[in-house]
Amino acid sequence: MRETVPVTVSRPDDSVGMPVLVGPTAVGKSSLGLALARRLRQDGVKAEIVNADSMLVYTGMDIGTAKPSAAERAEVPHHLIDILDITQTATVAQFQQLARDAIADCRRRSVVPVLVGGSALYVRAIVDDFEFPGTDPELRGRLEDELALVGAEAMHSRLAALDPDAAARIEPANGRRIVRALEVGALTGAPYTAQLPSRTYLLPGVTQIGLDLARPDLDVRIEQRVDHMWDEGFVDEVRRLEAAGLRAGVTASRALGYRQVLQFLAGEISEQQARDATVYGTRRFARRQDSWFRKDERIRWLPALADDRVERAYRLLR
RNA sequence: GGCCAGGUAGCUCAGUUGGUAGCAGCGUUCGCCUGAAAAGUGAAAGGUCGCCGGUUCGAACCCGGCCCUGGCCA
Repeated sequence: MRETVPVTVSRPDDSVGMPVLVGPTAVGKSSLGLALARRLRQDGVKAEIVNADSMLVYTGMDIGTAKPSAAERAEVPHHLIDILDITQTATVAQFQQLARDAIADCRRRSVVPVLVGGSALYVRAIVDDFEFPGTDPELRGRLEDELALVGAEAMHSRLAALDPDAAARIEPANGRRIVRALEVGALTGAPYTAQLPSRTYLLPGVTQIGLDLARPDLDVRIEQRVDHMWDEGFVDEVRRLEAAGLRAGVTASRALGYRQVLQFLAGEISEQQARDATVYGTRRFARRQDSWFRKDERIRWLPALADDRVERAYRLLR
């Protein structure tokens, strides 16, 4: 007996919109993205991955970022991976532009973009109505020098005099945000009112799918991932990147694992301590991601280990 | 067996001429977050101070005994 299988008709991509996969690190976003792209292909819909992870952009940072393999990238095109040198500084605003360009490019070609994100702010900046005031490297540099000189508390007092509201919303010890508030103030002449915008999609057809995993299970996976990194030669990778100027990279040198191994290579901590600190740091990071994503009521959650997660994710797109 | 050092928060440790233990670091929990976001940052929970006895108004701190750990000597 053969059941009648409907002939697969190539459907316009906009019936699927744009899947956005979110969730803490090590839950399996990348592999779900790949599986989803394959599943869509079965229906005659072309799909490509758009990365929304702040560290996959760096060329050479492979093992420590669990970057998709060459084979995977050959099978399904990936955007925004290996686009920066480790010495370059990545920024949200720049990434927002690149990602939106990549998405528009996919749509122009009738390809479904599958956004796979680990950096919550990046995802929101891409998908939501989100605008960044400008920046000025020279001014920023001066403010950062000042911060290093006088300390966060003093900078905070300065901000309090100029912009009391902003100062009230920023912790006195949070030098980074204080500097930015002062920068925006000087640049725009207006108070730094910047707050996270409401959760309103700017891009059409977005379906956010979150992968959910119980803490203890997630912690085990993180530990396994770090062990695996070490087995794969992570320390050597960092050593090579160090020679290529990793320490000079403002963003890249602070990536989880890389920072810790750099400390080990500098003789500040033992290799074991570097490994442990990477596990702890990744755990904390996962928790931060969690608290960020959990607040977004638009996300449809799926159990990360469900056997039928691909099919369920696929169904959420209709 | 003798000598020395040490047993204080989950871990590493600080502490006092005896007066309710430390804004400690790491971890844990919860939160904040607009151009470095795998970044930055806030708060909270956690301890019968190895055990038993003694001295004292009062002991984690003094005395005695015991147990455990590390080192040195035999």
